[in-house]
Amino acid sequence: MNMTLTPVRRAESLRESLEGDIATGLYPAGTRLDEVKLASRFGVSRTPIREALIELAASGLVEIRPRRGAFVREISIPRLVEMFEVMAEYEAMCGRLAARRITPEELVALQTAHEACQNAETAGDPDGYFHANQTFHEAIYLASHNGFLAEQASGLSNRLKAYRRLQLRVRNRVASSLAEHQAIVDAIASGDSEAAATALRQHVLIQGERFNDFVSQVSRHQGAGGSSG
Amino acid sequence: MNMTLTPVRRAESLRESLEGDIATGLYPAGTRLDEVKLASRFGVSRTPIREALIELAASGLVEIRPRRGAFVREISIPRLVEMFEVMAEYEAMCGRLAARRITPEELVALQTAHEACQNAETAGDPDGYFHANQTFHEAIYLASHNGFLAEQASGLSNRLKAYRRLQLRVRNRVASSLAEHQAIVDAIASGDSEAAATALRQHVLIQGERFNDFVSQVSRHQGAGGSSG
DNA sequence: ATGAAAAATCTTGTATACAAAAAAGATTGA
DNA sequence: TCAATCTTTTTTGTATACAAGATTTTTCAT
Repeated sequence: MNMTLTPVRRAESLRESLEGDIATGLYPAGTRLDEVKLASRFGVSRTPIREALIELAASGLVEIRPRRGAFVREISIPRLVEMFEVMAEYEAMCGRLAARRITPEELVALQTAHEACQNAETAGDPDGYFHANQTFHEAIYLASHNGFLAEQASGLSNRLKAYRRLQLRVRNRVASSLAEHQAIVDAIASGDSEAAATALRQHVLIQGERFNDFVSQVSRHQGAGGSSG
Repeated sequence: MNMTLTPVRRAESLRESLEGDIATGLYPAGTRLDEVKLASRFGVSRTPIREALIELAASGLVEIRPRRGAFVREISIPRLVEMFEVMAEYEAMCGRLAARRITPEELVALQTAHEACQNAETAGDPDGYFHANQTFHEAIYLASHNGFLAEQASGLSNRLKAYRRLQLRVRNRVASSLAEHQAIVDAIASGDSEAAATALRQHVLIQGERFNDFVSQVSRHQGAGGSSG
């Protein structure tokens, strides 16, 4: 039942499919994405595939090496740390602005999302939690009332999705994550922009040993080699 | 004398050309970019043109409306304010990290860039100042030792380039800009990360009446209509 | 058996061809 | 004269064709 209102280039939906396939690990980092194979897999010609790959390259998910093809980008651990460092700052900035600018309706949406997270946790539903968590953070992006910032934050969050999933596997992460959410909601609701910024920054950074746990998870997932810069 | 070391897809150099043509105003905001015309202008087929347009769309410079073509994106004033708000935060973050992580060599590079700015100002060379200023900020991005952040900052700075040029036309802007640079260098050199962050944030934000001057410049430049969201 | 050089194959990058959607223009009825 | 509909033209989106650069395989000399 496809009721698309705006027409979409085929290449664009292909991009989404490929994005998903990369995120789920169907095409792990380093994989060469053969245009002809992808074309036959999706039942289209090479043209829309190429266009999708170019979009993916622009968003940083794949790397196009001229005359040699598109490869799923290897993200080294240091690079990942850098990306999380920036993500933390996006979140902090969204929180700082949201504390000052959030509307009553947006605050309700944020609280609802927070409750959904709590429900998923009591229900012991990790996938549900993951999804609700995403909604929670999106609510903050929107409440920043800076559309450009919201786009950047969503974009990077999306690129880090696969790794955030791993992050939640760290022991007790979900429980402490919920406590942090509560502090964030409180800070935003009371209009304390600096508290909101700090809480969100820390929430993303996962400082101390937690972070090491996380890194070791990623290492195991990627295989030993720290590899490319 | 083209001594390109890495091969480049034709589409990629086309993207750079078009980027320049948009920045210089050859194709002003709202212009429809006709694939066939561009193809004949550059003496290539539509294929590489399309690929270049897709890249430009990904970077946000143009908008592709399915089945109706590519248009140079209109950036509304509110949107521009949002982008500067994010730019300010990128700079602040780079400064905060640079104050902690800068190497002696990088500090020398930063001071050299600062002097180049001063020389351009005494020489009364606005273009020279513009360029030296860019070098100065790039030096800070690099000194952050966060390659991902540096890429984001460079990218956005590049997208805002045309508007920053306008910004400098505001009366006395260059002089006060230089004073701010000095404060930034001092903060970074002394390792005061919060001072560096604050100085850089303010440097970009151009608060108070300065900002209104700037906005009115932009309005005049774009024509009256505040237009699209 | 090993390594270098040459040939064959594969793959990308670009050009061209064609179908379908939009836009522009012509035609008809009021 | 104006509006609505039909027709023509333009333009995008996708498929296919082809050339040149990679890659792999084969061949040959040591």
